[in-house]
Amino acid sequence: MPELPEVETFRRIMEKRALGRTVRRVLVGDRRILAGVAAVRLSRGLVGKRFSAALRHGKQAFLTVEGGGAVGIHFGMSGLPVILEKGEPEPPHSRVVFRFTDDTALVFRCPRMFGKVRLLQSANRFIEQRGLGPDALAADLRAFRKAMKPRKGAVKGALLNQSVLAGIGNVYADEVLFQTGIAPETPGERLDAEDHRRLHGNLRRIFTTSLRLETDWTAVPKTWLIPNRNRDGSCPRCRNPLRRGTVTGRTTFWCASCQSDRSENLYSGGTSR
DNA sequence: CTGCAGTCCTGGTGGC
DNA sequence: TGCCACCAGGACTGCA
Repeated sequence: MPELPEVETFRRIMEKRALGRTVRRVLVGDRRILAGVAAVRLSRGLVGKRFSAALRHGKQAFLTVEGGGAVGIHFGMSGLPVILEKGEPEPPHSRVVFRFTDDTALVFRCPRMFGKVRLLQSANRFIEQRGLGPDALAADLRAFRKAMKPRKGAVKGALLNQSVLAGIGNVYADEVLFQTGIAPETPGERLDAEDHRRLHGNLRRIFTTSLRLETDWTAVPKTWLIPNRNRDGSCPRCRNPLRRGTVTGRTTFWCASCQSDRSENLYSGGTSR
């Protein structure tokens, strides 16, 4: 499930292996993966040109094309980039293949077809048109607080909303709420400045740790929620069974004893962490 | 404006 | 063991 750290890892792979090579041909294995561009136009826009930069904003990745334009890649829930060496066969579910003149290739694999490939005038214009919020990793505390400005709905909904902050998905939303001790359904307006400060700090730490581990979920600390988010999983802090339910339409794991909905703050100070 | 349910799609899994 | 219904996930659409 590519969220911000996974997409940043993908960006680095593409940066290392897709830049500076000339596109020889573009093969579209399934045109449903294309958004707003026909296969022919995508091909005509790229053949003979090189990718000049690999960018990322939230969960969106972009390969800028020399001479103007960019390819936008959204990985959906199962997408990933695969680099093919010369002579290496295409893996299953190769939806778009960017074949270079040196016979290596960049493949967009996307088994579950939730991803999208676009041909854009510019990455920044796309980000603006989509109304994407600030990148969740790049945002400083000031930008984070501004984005999370008091909202009535569940705090998890705000974290998942890409127009509030770009890059947080279901798994990391649960993780940051767990580590901050905030229940996922807590109304945003109930959070105070200290909650925001801790959410922001924890989010940055979680993302940078995940990046350092190259997003290998088997290697994340046992004290995190991620290794325990399964049926009959238990809280790594208090060992109580984790709750599993639906918040803003998404499967959610949380610990009822370690995560507070902040309502008791109204009449008892200092009990929550 | 805001939040939320429904929808897309397919591989993996739970349950029988 | 084999089969199948069901579920997950991100983001868009449409509704209240």
